[in-house]
Amino acid sequence: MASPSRQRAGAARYHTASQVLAVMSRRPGITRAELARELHLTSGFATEITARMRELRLLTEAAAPVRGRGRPTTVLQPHPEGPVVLAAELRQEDWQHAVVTVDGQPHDVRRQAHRSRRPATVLAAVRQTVAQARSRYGDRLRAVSLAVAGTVHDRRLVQAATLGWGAVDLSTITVDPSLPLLVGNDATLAGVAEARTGAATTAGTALHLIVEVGIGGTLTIDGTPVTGAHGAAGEYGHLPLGDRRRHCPCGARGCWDLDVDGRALARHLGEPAPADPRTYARQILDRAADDARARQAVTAVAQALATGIAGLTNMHDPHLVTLGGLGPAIRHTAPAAFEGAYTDGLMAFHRAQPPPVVDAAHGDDGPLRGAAIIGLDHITSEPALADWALARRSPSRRAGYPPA
Amino acid sequence: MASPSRQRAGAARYHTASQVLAVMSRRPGITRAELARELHLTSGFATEITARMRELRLLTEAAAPVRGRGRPTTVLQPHPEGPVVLAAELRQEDWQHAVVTVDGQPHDVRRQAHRSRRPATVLAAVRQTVAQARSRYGDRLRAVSLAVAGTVHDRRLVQAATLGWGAVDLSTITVDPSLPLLVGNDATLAGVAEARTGAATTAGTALHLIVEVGIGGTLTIDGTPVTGAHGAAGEYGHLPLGDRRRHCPCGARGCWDLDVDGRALARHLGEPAPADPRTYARQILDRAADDARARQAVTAVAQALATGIAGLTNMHDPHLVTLGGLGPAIRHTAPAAFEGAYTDGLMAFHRAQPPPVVDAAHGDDGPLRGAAIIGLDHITSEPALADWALARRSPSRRAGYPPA
DNA sequence: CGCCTTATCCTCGTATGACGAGCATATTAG
DNA sequence: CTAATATGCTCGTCATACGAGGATAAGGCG
Repeated sequence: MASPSRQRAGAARYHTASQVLAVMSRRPGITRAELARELHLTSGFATEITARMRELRLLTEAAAPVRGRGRPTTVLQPHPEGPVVLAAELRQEDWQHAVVTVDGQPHDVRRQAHRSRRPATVLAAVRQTVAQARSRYGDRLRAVSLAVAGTVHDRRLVQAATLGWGAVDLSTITVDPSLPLLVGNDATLAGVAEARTGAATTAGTALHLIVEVGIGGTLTIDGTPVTGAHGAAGEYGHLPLGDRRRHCPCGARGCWDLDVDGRALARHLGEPAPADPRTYARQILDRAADDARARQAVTAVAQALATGIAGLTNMHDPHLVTLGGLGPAIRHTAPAAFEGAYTDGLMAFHRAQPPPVVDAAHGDDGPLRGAAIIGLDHITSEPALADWALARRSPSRRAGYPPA
Repeated sequence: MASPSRQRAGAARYHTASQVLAVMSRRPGITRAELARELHLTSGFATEITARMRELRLLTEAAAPVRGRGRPTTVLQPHPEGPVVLAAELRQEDWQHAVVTVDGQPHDVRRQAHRSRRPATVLAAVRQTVAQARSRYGDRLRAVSLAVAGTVHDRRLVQAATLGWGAVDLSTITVDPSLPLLVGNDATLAGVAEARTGAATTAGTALHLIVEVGIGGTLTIDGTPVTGAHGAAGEYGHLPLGDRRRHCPCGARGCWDLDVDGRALARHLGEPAPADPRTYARQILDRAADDARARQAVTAVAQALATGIAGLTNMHDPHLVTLGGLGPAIRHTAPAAFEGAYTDGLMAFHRAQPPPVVDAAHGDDGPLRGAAIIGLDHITSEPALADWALARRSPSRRAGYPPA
């Protein structure tokens, strides 16, 4: 019985293989001996599982550089014919993509400016890249993972202020419907990157927040984002923490968004609302060193930011908060105001050991890295490996031989 | 090799047994044939697993009432010598407890008024009950699961407004340190009960909110609560959605708590802050049918409640929101105001299909049921079953024989 | 240079979990 | 009484994983 007819959900097939690939992604270049220690594999089982995975073209082994005594071990590497993910990120001015192997390393990284910002044009470019990857990698390409600067609802983009888009269906970018498409909000995926490979690797429950135009983020639990029913969770900026009289483009009122970005700075400075709040905010932040009025505006924003973070801390009880985008700049321009408002906003019992608020480790790469991680999670899941093995084993080796 | 020396984390021992017990708890009185269909077990394997679990004293089988043709099947029941959980709930005026078998059914349910509300007195009573259960059930008692009306931080209660307690260490109530103690906030556990056996069974991501003194709740994902780093998550009432000038007993300012309970009603009515906001709120709600001023106060509170719920919906993207405690009464006293504020507070894209806000199905029993569920989850987990099997198999059957 | 120490790898026997086919069994419907 | 139906049981097979013991490939040292 060569082709294992699908087993029960819950049967532990490919369980360890999936774990091995997860470790390879978390610690690229790990040796087989280290892997065995990390997963508590017996040496015999380590031999078996690596042999199996070599046969399935999931990894290769190369002689490891020796250090010290003992029999040399091998380094685990992605198989040259192994599965890959296409990770991509759509941003305001440009978009970038990379092909990622099971060790988490990006290949063929490219960044391209949008020729036009019209959805049809942008999506056509993405679709073309997917098609190219498909023809280059064939069925080695197992998933496409996309980070978008906007609100995602199922596979659709429902609102993208920075891109200036309305509702857009993204499911058209994979021509082949059998090629899984994963779509996530950029802030959510940046949070995943922080939790897995960034500033929050030691935190079980971590809150990541990014200030750009408004504020977004995600709660991660053991590296998995809390995405809600349709993937639209994490819209922290649309909590009504602010003045109920202010209308938000999202349709609600009093949104926190309006108190923490360039629009808020402009309001504090008595200037008209900026067309590009992010660039505007950067300018004000640059000026704040010398300009007392700018500094004062930033201070007010820092307080609004910290007060909200404190409230979210009360609510989520995270180990750690990571701050990205303009957040670190705002905070470090008015550190005392930030810390004061943060502490004041915490419930008393949190004040003994307030969850640290730290700067995010990944800069602009966060969303792309997060998309890659989510994509790898998908293609190294147990069912995905079962599919991979099925395609590689039973149907007459490699070529399209007729079944005799 | 009779005693299976501990296997790797991740090995699938007792995986199916754990699933079987979960089904028994979700659907008490299920037949073996139905179980096999639900878990996609082959009939052969169903035979095997039930025999194994019978031998381990995890279940018994009794002839099922026949209906229609076909060979009769059996009903799965908890074993008379099987594992049990002691679930308990501490409330303002009284506390209650029950012993729960693996089918989720409560036994020996008791409710007792506090003799005194002093922590030492209350905890002594709990400790005594634990000791009684221990002596009655012996090592069949596998865990104690406690729901408390207060903020829980690890195993400690850090704040319990309704009980009038400060920080209290709860870990003393299990005399035997080998007996696991699970502690959870009452609103969190009520949310678990709603998600598993209440109004939110079909929702993957559900938000549960309870208005009593202030407002608490939890987000559940597939029936598991998001508890945060220390179990203190879900303090929704301490988000700063309200007037920043109002000080909250928690130490922060502008907490939502202050806008949605009896204290808010009193403020709207120009009356002094009530000593017992919950009883006061019930009185106002009763009066609202005839009293226009009371109705107006409730309307304001309903709006504050609905606006906050809308914000939380923007943030969490739940399938469903369940509302408990005084919430349903507030809402149904001012339904139009509630619905209006809810819709207005949603981001535009949510308005096409706003997550339904429904009344909780469990009334006052929610926290105790939730504690029971979490306790059963614990004792039917794979490692817990491995322990159970170990204790039942190798050490000389039953009595304390010396090892020959 | 050869032996010892160290670290790792490999082989093999075995336990356990789970599937699938075929047959056995217990009931109702006619 | 027989057919139809639903379910249970046995047995052969496969896959995952553990454990013990021996094999192997280095460095260290006399």
